[in-house]
Amino acid sequence: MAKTLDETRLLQFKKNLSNCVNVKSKVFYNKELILSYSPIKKKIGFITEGKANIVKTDKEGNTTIMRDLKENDIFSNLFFQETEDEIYIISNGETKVIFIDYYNIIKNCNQNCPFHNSIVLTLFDLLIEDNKQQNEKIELLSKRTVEDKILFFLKQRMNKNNIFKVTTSYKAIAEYLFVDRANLMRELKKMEEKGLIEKHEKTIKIKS
Amino acid sequence: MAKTLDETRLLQFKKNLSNCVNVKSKVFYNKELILSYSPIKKKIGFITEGKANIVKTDKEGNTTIMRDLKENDIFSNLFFQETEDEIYIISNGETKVIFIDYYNIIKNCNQNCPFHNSIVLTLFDLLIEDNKQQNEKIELLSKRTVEDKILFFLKQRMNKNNIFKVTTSYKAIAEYLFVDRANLMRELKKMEEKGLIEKHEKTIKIKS
DNA sequence: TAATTATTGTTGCATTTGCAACAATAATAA
DNA sequence: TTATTATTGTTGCAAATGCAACAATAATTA
Repeated sequence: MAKTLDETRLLQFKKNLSNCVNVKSKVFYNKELILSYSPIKKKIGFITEGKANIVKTDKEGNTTIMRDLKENDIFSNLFFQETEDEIYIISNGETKVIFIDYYNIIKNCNQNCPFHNSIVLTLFDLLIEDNKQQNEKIELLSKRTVEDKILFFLKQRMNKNNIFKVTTSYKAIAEYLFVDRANLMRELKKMEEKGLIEKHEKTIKIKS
Repeated sequence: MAKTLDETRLLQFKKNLSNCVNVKSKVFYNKELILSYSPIKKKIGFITEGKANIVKTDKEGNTTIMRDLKENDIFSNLFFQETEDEIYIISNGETKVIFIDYYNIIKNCNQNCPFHNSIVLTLFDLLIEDNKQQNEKIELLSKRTVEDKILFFLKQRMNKNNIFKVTTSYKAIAEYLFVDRANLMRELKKMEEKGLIEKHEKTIKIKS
């Protein structure tokens, strides 16, 4: 089956956006605030270049990375309910984002505009893609042990040669898995002793 | 701000569905299989009555409830990537579901059909709502301790009088929180001793 | 280059958690 | 009604996990 969201379609999407609704494109440098929860201005963001994180800070000040976002991912403050915790989207390196106004999508366009229909359908598929990623994260977090979490994480990201390279840091991976960094290192060592993986600094070979 | 998805709109949505795309409505009794992962037939389901669960079974046979679904929620096999685990949607009591064919939504309709546009926009908002619920679940699972998970869960579901009634079972709640049931009971007792809650069988009063 | 800051790798220890098991009660089916 | 099955409440115990702390590198900045 053909991939739903191929390059051609995404390129068309970006073109259509500027033809139809009011969009703003913006570049963010490392660790800049891209979007925060706001009950008034409902925006959808689309990452055209770079990476970002959905970050949550609770009232004790503990910060956790809720999601990793990359090129062609969407995000929105529409996706978050009001909560005690503060939720932000933060750039991770240089990141280029297109902002789309939610009301423009839903209302403020002639419904017969062919750009508009195409945009809504692409947004629909982008949302499905995001939904899929969230389910994967929930599946990951449903794993009972840290070892199971690590294995699930590695298998999802390894290449054809069963190799995963840590391009970020072990600290970031521990945050993503919601586990203690020291424990992550310990479990990786145990897994190596068990023969499940081979680890050489930032390169891991999965052997199961 | 007005609620995006009100009753009127959802009623209209159901009417439009039958006017535009091919839909099938079906009733399921308790614990029946509503949908399973299928790489061929991509369907979107919409619950008009009752409840359902997204359930995952891993290769060791451990079963976990990934999500709770209720009236007006949508689900789809589009939301799941192929994985070692098996993922199903199972009815929880008598449940009425409308099935919508994905390709009908995306392609097989005259794009100027006013029903179609309205349907896609409602599906879009339903997807956003689902996305929001998933983020809430991720936020819940990001909590470090079982106590934090319980408190977050209770505060989200308590009524104006800070009371939460267990309508399902403690077993089901433990599954939803991905924690051991015995430990859930133990933590609830500790929380009562600390004065955080008051528990009388299936009624919990949150005091913080 | 030197100084500063961040990451990695490691360990001991206390705490949390899951598992197993069981009795008591409640709910359901025969 | 009685038998059967499911849920609740509880505990001991072993295992998993997080926390704190530290040295050794690596990366970044002045």
